[in-house]
Amino acid sequence: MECKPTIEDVARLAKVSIATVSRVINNQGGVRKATEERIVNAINELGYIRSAVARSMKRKETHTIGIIVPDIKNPFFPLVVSGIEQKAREKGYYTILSSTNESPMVEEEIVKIFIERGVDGVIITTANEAGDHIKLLHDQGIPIVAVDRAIKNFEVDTVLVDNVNGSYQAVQHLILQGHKKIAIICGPQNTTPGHERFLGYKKALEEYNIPFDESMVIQGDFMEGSGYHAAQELFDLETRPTAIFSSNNLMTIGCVKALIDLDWKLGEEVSFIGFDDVEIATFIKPKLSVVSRPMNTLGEIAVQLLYERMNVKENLPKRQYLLSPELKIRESCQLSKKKI
Amino acid sequence: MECKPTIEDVARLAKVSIATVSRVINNQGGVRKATEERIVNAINELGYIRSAVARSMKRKETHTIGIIVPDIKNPFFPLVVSGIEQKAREKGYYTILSSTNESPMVEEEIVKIFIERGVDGVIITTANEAGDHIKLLHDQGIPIVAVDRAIKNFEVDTVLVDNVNGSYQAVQHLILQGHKKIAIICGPQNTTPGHERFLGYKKALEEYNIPFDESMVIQGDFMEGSGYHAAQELFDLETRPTAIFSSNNLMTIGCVKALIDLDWKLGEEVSFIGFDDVEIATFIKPKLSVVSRPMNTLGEIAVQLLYERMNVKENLPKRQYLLSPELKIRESCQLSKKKI
DNA sequence: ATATAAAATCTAAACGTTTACATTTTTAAT
DNA sequence: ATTAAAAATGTAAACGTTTAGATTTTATAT
Repeated sequence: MECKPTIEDVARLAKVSIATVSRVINNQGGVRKATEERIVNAINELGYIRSAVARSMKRKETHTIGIIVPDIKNPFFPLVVSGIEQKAREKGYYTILSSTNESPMVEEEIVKIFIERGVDGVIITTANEAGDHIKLLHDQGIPIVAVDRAIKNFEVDTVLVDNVNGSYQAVQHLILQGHKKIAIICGPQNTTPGHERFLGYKKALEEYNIPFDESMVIQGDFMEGSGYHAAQELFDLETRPTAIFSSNNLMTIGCVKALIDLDWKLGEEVSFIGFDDVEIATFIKPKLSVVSRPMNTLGEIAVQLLYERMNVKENLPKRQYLLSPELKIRESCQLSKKKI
Repeated sequence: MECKPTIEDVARLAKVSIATVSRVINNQGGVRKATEERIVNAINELGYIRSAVARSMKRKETHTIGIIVPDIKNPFFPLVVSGIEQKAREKGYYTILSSTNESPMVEEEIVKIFIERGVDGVIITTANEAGDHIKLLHDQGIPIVAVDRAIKNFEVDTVLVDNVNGSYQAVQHLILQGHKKIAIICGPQNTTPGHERFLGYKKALEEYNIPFDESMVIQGDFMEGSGYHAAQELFDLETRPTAIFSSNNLMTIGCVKALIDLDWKLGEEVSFIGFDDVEIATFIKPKLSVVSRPMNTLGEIAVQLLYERMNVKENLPKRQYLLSPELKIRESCQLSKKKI
């Protein structure tokens, strides 16, 4: 309706100067009890709410964290974001979120707008790990924390999941069940997660002296469709794999859909482990075994790192967290029929 | 690093006044070609980025939309939010998101902070439909759009899904397949969606002269656990229902889990339709029939309404959208065995 | 060349805070 | 009662924009 009351209105009503009002709304102390009371009353009477904009103007900080994710529709991210949001709010920060659709160009544009808006820090899962397109942030001295995907061309705090270890564990498990022909549905090899999960796969094979077979490696793009096609391809092979490892959640979904459509019996004819838990995992029969990442924790640690970086003046060294994923054994991997 | 360049630095370098610089960064025209060029060069040279904070200060608008949802982990909301976010960005607005965990108190607190931050508008799915706790927004003249849940105690634009119609269609479908003993797992009756979906159920029964049977009504709370228990309860009944209608996605998940655990054969012994599509719907055999809501559209329309409200000075009348859900017939409802 | 209108540019005041510093009031010590 | 020290309060200048309105420059008509 009418103009919102300002600190000045409060001051006038309480018959003090704005400085004193400012002191009480910021709990800085040094105000006589009686005066404070008068001010508080004035505030209530007027329904005064201080302007964060004006405050940011003076303080040069917005208490806002920018979040950039590549695809908010991927169920992985809402969980990370939820962790971030909650932890941030605890610490008095709010978040502004944008999804880039995996486009570095959109990302660059968003970075620009975040800077305009004066975010105090950014948590990002970048669409391009080189990171040159977001150098601007770094140049402005805005703290950055990279989540789930590293940034190559300059130093930032990073919180990653141990992808190599995660897929190693999964494949190891399959090997120990007697599988020899283990297929992998890969993610893009120019992304850290895609590459590292492939590395873990190879490492497990090597360690157990299973010969590496090119035909067991299908390239996917982390999207559902590619998981579906990959399964088809594997099904059409002369010698089919007895187990499949899928490198991410969406491809897992695609793959499982294909298995159903192909009537390729999950757990019986082909064992399966997927990277990342998915909602469907416990619905289908047999229940899917998965490598599960602590997404909430991922977000929380990101906030913690960012918080320190935003509030500590001294030059902190670059920090890198590596969270361990957890192998959740359910029912989708059985002992291989061909026992040795 | 060093202090960011301001409009003043640009002006100095381009040898003009700040007013002229302001004109060019806002494309207001009325600037000589040569001057503009000089200014643009200066901007690039300095890497100047205008401060949105200072701008908001003067303009008294932040181009920020606050979003309040009760539970960001419910897969329904990320989809709505995604629709909002995208449409908002198109229109030059950014969003700040908070999840309340269904707590009106948290909601009230968030509202306060949103006001502090000067959001231009709010899109909300409230935790308490009375809405008294968010009256503050209304008092400040901040436009509000209610999504999915109405607000009772004052007038706001609203975009809802036709719940009555949605559940009516679902139950009608079951009836037409010959079912007589149709159970409903209800949501909380003090929420609009919970109540309306129950209404649709009753309406269908009445219209087809099926006697209303109290034992077929189980109260749930829209959470997974209650869906699970509801199914158990129904299973334990002397005369079990031949069909179940679940009032939301989470309860659907719980219910289906129970059916599996109870070995109560979905589609054969008991037909099923759920309100809201769920990821698992097309995975389990038989595939789940559902009432599907257009969540992306829900978000987009909300932004459209809010946008108009924010930018039109005249008093717009209260507007109310009612989106029709769509019944997606898949495989989980079969003709009732007991034909008449 | 001059007068006038139009276009470009500038000046300065806001916007609502915070904060260093100055001033006044209170308290405590004599 | 006087004075010094401490505490409370006030003054005024930022912060980086936008924007009326004033002023200067340029273009146009005579």
